[in-house]
Amino acid sequence: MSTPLIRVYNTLQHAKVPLEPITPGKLGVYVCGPTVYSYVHIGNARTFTSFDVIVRYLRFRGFEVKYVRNYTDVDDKIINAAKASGEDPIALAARFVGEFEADAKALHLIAPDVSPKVSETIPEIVALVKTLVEKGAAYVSGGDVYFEVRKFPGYLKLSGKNLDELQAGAGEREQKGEVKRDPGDFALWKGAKPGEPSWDSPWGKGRPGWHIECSAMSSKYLGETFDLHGGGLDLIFPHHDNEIAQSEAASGKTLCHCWMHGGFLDLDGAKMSKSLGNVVQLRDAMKRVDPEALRYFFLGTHYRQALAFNDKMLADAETRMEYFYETLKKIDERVTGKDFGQGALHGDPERFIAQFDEQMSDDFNFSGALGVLSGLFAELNQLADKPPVKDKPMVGRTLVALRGVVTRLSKVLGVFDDVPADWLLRRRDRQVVAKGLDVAKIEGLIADRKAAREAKNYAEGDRLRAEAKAMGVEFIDSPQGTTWKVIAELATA
RNA sequence: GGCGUCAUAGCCAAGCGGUAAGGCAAGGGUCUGCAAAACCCUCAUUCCCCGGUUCGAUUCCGGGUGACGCCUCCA
Repeated sequence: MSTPLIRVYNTLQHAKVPLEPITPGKLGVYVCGPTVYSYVHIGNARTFTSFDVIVRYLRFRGFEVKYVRNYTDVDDKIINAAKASGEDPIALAARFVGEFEADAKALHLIAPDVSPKVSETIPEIVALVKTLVEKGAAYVSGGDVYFEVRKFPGYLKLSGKNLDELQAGAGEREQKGEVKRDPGDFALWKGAKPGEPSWDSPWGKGRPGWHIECSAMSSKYLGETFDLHGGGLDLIFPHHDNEIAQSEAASGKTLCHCWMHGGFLDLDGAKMSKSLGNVVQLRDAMKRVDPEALRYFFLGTHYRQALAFNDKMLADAETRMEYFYETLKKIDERVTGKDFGQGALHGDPERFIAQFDEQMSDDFNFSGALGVLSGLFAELNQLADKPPVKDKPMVGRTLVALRGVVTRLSKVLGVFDDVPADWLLRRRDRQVVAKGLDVAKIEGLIADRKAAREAKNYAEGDRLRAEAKAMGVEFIDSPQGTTWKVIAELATA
């Protein structure tokens, strides 16, 4: 089978470029992780899911990926949150690392190979700052150390901004003070203030500035130059520009070959932000919608594109997940424990893998890949319910092969990787709770209807069906008896 | 003001020069005592507008219009 060349959109070049690993067969990937001062919101979750699928796909393609995603656990926001709650900043950060990991697991995010923390990287950060000072790229001022942006020739090459125009627009915010030589200079190291976490350094007690931690952690685990660096779109400036400046001024080498940025999740036509008060936490979203459905929703739009978050889309995603799982349940019942012998297949199940590859290799075209999935599941259903050929063993063999394809793709997407019957039941349980349904009553209706139908009293049977429907419950008749499901509707918060 | 992204059917969404994937919704059908699920069929002569390049443009270029983002913490 042909394996298409992977092309990735590189923010640095504003173009899709062929992925050329520094070391053949291997890839170093760094993704800017959460600042752990609160629970993650669904916007974070979208970005992390995007890179989760990207790393899974890269591995699917046979690359040995070293995946690093950090925790920023020393930061102004954490200190402020700790002040507000009266907690120790380090302890608060540690607590939210734990909460993040729980959320990440629930969302089916694979664990990175390394999840470094700022608090555990202080010696490397101090060494890096020291190097920058020694090379004349940074200077000490009071107890602080600043990076001197005017001395770094390629500054702002990622964002394409202009330093002078930037400062012209900054107005009152960044006046030239006593401490900084230039308003654009940024802190590598901040002198300690009372009540803040601090560490010893050649410049006295203090803590790292923003930006520097990622430079230190990426070089520690991936080397001075690595393949892919990811993060949200908002990190381009200043965070990634500053990372490039610090790292490249220190090493004299290119920090990263390819910079990838994920698009935002919008709520009510605007970016989610604290100031607008429209933040939805991931864990709250996962109470309302199945985590896999949430992943599927994220994957419905290309990772660089804005995605509007709303209840209708979420409900659609869950309905779609139900279709996938109903199909898989049916196939599994049809196929498990049976021997269909050896021989030819109907059609070519592997073509779906090729089509999937074609989409994903083109800058990870998630929605294109999902389109391929539709064809796969349609074929599965068609073969199971209306087989176009009479050769039953052949149909069985093809079903088995197709099911195998589904499994392989589900490992990349991180959806419908559960036991179908379990997933379906779990979803129904959640719907029952959300709607406050009385299961005993539903089963009572089913029993009454069974009796009515056995007495050929179909009018009564239909009346009972209608009664259930009024409650939001659908009866499903089959030769094995009557089961039921909750009519799709998103659970309210 | 500077930088950047985007504009495709009722809705969501691919498409990257060769004549519009996929999903939801809707309508019709098969199946069913009635349903549900599944399957089949229908559903954009057209891709915000105006120019240009080309044999050919939704796709490239120029100019509009509109939306969003970054420039302050942010995934």
